[in-house]
Amino acid sequence: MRDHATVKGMQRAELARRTGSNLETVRYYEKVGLLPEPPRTAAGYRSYDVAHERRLRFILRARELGFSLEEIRGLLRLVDERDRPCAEARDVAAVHLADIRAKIADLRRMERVLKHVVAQCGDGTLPECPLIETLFGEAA
Amino acid sequence: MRDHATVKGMQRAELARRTGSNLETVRYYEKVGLLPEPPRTAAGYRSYDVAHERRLRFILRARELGFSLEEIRGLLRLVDERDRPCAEARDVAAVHLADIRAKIADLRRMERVLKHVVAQCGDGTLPECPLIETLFGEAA
DNA sequence: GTAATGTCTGTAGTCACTACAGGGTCAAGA
DNA sequence: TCTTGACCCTGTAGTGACTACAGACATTAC
Repeated sequence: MRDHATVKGMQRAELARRTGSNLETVRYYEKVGLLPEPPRTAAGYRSYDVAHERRLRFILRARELGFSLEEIRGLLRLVDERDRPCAEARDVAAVHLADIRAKIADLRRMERVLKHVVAQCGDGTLPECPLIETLFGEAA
Repeated sequence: MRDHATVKGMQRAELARRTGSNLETVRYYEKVGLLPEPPRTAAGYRSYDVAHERRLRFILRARELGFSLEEIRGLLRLVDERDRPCAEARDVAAVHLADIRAKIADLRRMERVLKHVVAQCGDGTLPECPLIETLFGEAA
């Protein structure tokens, strides 16, 4: 412990391990400005504290819920700058929820068609493959 | 019509218009080898025929069903090289169907959590925003 | 003749990472 | 003291599937 800046700090690998995230991802979030740059030791090593860890967990949980980094940036700004950000945060989530529902609807359409086509293919011994015919649009 | 290569050929813009695809996308598919390079007029303009259009439609339909370009490349190879590709094509589709079902499951998890959180936020006048607390993991 | 439109090429940007290459630093063991 | 191996640093390039643009050439209409 040769530098007082290292007091209670953890390095990038430990932060990544504790949060279950990839080491490089942490640096990436720093680069794009979602995580603040941590103080450095004399040798230039990053030294994180619990506030960094908390913020990183926020980002990771939001990613698990499918928020884009831009949406997360907006949510973090609400956290940082506002007293009562609940209405704005809820709106961000509501828009995102609508996006997700639209994606689910798209995927369900795909699922329905594929399920039907795979069933038509059966054991795969047909001379004209229903999947391929469907894609060519000749037996849609 | 100064060049016999243009006989019955259409240009890129017309192909894109007829298939509802983006002009640049056609060139991209050519670049990555999904569409064969069409013959050129004397001035170097691409000249497509109905076979190109048919193949492009195949690709576009497969994209609508969520197949990746690599999967599509595999399907097109089956079309080009095999007599009875149905079993192999069906397997590609079955794997893809499983992927789609996994994605739907992921999105439904997100949807469930978001729906719950947005409902908790209510009219957005709470002093502690349930969404933000959830993301910080303090009220999960 | 010229203006407007079309086409050509290659390159760079998008999103959210991930994976290097090529170096510096540090702690423990021989 | 030296070395070994594990860690850390930076910047850059790659992923997938496009999309957009710059700068040049061709064609068409008037």
